[in-house]
Amino acid sequence: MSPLSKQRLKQIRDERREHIKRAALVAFARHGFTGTKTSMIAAEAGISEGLIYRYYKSKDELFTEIVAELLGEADKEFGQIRRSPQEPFDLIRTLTQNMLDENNKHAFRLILQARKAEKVPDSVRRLLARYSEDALIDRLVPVFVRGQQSGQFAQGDPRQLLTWYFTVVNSVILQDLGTEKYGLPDPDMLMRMLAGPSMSAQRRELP
Amino acid sequence: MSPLSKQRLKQIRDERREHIKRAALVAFARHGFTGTKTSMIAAEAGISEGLIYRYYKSKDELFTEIVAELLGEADKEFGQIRRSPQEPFDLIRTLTQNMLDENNKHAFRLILQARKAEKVPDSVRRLLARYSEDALIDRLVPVFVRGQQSGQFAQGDPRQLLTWYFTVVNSVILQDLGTEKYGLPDPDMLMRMLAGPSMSAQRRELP
Amino acid sequence: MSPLSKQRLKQIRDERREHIKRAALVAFARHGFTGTKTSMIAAEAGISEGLIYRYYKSKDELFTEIVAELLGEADKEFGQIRRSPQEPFDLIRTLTQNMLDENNKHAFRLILQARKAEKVPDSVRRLLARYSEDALIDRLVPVFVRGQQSGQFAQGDPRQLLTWYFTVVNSVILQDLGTEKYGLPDPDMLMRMLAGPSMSAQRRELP
Amino acid sequence: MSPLSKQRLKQIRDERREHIKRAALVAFARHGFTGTKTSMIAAEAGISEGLIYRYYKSKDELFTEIVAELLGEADKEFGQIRRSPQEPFDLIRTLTQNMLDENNKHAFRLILQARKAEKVPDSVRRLLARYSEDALIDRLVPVFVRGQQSGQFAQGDPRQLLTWYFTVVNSVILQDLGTEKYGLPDPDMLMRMLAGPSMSAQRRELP
DNA sequence: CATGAATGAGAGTTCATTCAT
DNA sequence: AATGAATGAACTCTCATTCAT
Repeated sequence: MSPLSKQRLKQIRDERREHIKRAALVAFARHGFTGTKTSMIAAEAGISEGLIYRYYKSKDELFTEIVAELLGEADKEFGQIRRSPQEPFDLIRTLTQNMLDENNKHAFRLILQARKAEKVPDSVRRLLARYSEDALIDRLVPVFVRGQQSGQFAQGDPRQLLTWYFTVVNSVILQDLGTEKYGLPDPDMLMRMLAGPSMSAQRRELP
Repeated sequence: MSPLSKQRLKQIRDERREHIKRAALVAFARHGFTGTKTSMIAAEAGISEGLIYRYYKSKDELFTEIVAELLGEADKEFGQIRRSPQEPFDLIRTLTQNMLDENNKHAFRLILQARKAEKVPDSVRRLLARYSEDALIDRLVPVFVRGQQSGQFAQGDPRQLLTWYFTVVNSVILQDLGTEKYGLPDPDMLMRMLAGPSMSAQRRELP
Repeated sequence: MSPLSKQRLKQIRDERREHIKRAALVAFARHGFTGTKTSMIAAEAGISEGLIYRYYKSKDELFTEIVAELLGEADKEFGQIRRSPQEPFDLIRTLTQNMLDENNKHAFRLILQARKAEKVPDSVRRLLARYSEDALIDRLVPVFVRGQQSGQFAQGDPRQLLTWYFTVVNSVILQDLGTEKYGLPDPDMLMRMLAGPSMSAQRRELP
Repeated sequence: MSPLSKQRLKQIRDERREHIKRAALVAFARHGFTGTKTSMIAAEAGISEGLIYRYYKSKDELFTEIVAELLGEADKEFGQIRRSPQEPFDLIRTLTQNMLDENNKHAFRLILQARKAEKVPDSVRRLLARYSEDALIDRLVPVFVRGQQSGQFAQGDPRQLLTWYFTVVNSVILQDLGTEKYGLPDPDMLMRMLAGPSMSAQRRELP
């Protein structure tokens, strides 16, 4: 009866689901959770509004799934970076660059939007609590301390410096107003907030 | 005749108007324009929803008046700072501190929200265009160049550095992600992004 | 204690009540029942909105009282006209003129507005049913028949002709758009709808 | 792909739109613009309130479209009548009859309501200004003068007579006070207001 | 008694979600 | 499975009526 195998059907379904998720990701990153209307997602995906509901029970579920996935990826990727043999300063610089990178911006923006928004599904709130910003910091502290010892980073409470630094980076991503003319701030400029005496050379010149 | 004198009545009216404006300011700063429901403003002010409309014709008008007032104040205050006899570095530091100050945070947040939001009243859009971010930068460039000459600021395109710097500061205010534990980033840390060689001493120690 | 006698107080109260009623009459005649906001009545009377409710329980009651009074007056006045020794044609002409007269227009308009409106208090609906248009017609039929016999009025079913005629006159009053340039239609022109052969002379010339 | 063809879907949409427009026409004609609540239109059309807004952006737009359409039709129809080879008297009689016709009554009522109402959308106000009552009169004056020369119409200022006459006709339509028993006044009766000496024969008998 | 501030029910409108096709 | 029409709850705003002063 069915001209397509069960398996093939499932594959099509999965692809469609993925397609919708991708479209929603773009929309949510751009307009936030409440700012994104289901009509926008449908338009972005090139499908009808109703169809979304064959793949996701609700806008909430769709958003939750996206957030969960992004958090998972970020976690994995961060693990890789941390294990790389780079110098502490370069490691954080790479991380910063990654976050500001055009390709990942959508993802980071979406997560940060979610963190900040008032009206997100409870399920999302729980996820964010689990993968809190603090977890990232925790894992960077040892690296940072090593950097301080070698003079790459400025002195001071490592946890505080890192927290502040990522507050700034996150804010910049979320903001994304980056003026048309100059774009987003340069990672090197941002890193100057953390740089210690042995980085002075670098510090002398800016773009 | 009148149970309350005309004058006293007007005073009560003015107070009430101010009270509503203040409540709205808080709500708008927290949730943005569309995110703020009139019911929230009413709740914040401890009054009925309908009453708002005896003092303001519409949510739009209320928002517009607040934005206009804040822009006016910011403009005036900035004028004062600029005329002060401080060193360039200190001047921008003071400005930064002002912006991050607990008392002004609401105000700046609200303005920045408005700048970024997709759906703000046209009247507000016009106001913001008039007091653009660029205007602030324009007026700071001469100061900044003087600072560069005396080695207080890093070398580089002054307009670009300032634009990036305020992008960062604005973003931080707007996000208000400041962690409970450490609060908003320290102005001194932020200033390190701009600091030049003669500021090295200051740079060695951070909180 | 009271410097004014009970009686004087009552008189003031009555005057005030009358004053409000008069203001309301003007407003209702101009804008209809639903179209008249209590604020308009207050403004017209030069008093506060709240004060209306010291004299009338509700907008409904105020409207009802006005309608009742006007219907009573109209009835009385009509009785007088009918008893006058005029010729049938002149009698109806006088009646028409009275209705279109600048001084009475408000009153007639208000009544007709009420008759036509969808959303009038039930009490008013009952009053209007009692003093129906038919009652006026009933009492004019004998006069009209006399006029037909003497050739002053056109032949035809007297009740039908009169009903139609007053439909027209009422409509004109209610309308009141009367073009700025020419004002309301001339009673003589309207009377031509009823005029019979013996009125031909009159008919030849119009304004 | 699509369960219904694009074309069929468009047809359904158009029918629904027409259906809503028709329901709104009836409601607006009966209660005027402000007097008509969207809930009434929905009830009249047998649909939910929200659905109206999938077909029309606002109550204003819906009303404007109806007015524009009716004015267009009236204009076209009037053009036809005027070009017909009828005698002047018959021409105006036909016009009158058309206006009072049961089928067109809704349309004329709606237009006249709009003309008179205080609070109509600006777009409607502009439309009405363009198709003003005066324009109709202007085009009838030459016909009327011919009728006067042949004795079909009474003597007098043609513009004034026509203006008054249509004030009356319009008022009658607008009021719709037509008693249940006798209905709206007969066009022949109304025409007697204009009739000249050569029409005496006709005038002798009325219904 | 008189004021005008305050309330709350209902209006027009938007949008996530359901449903007939 | 896919569409887009349809619903209804929630939002902004208006206004008759009440209430503190």
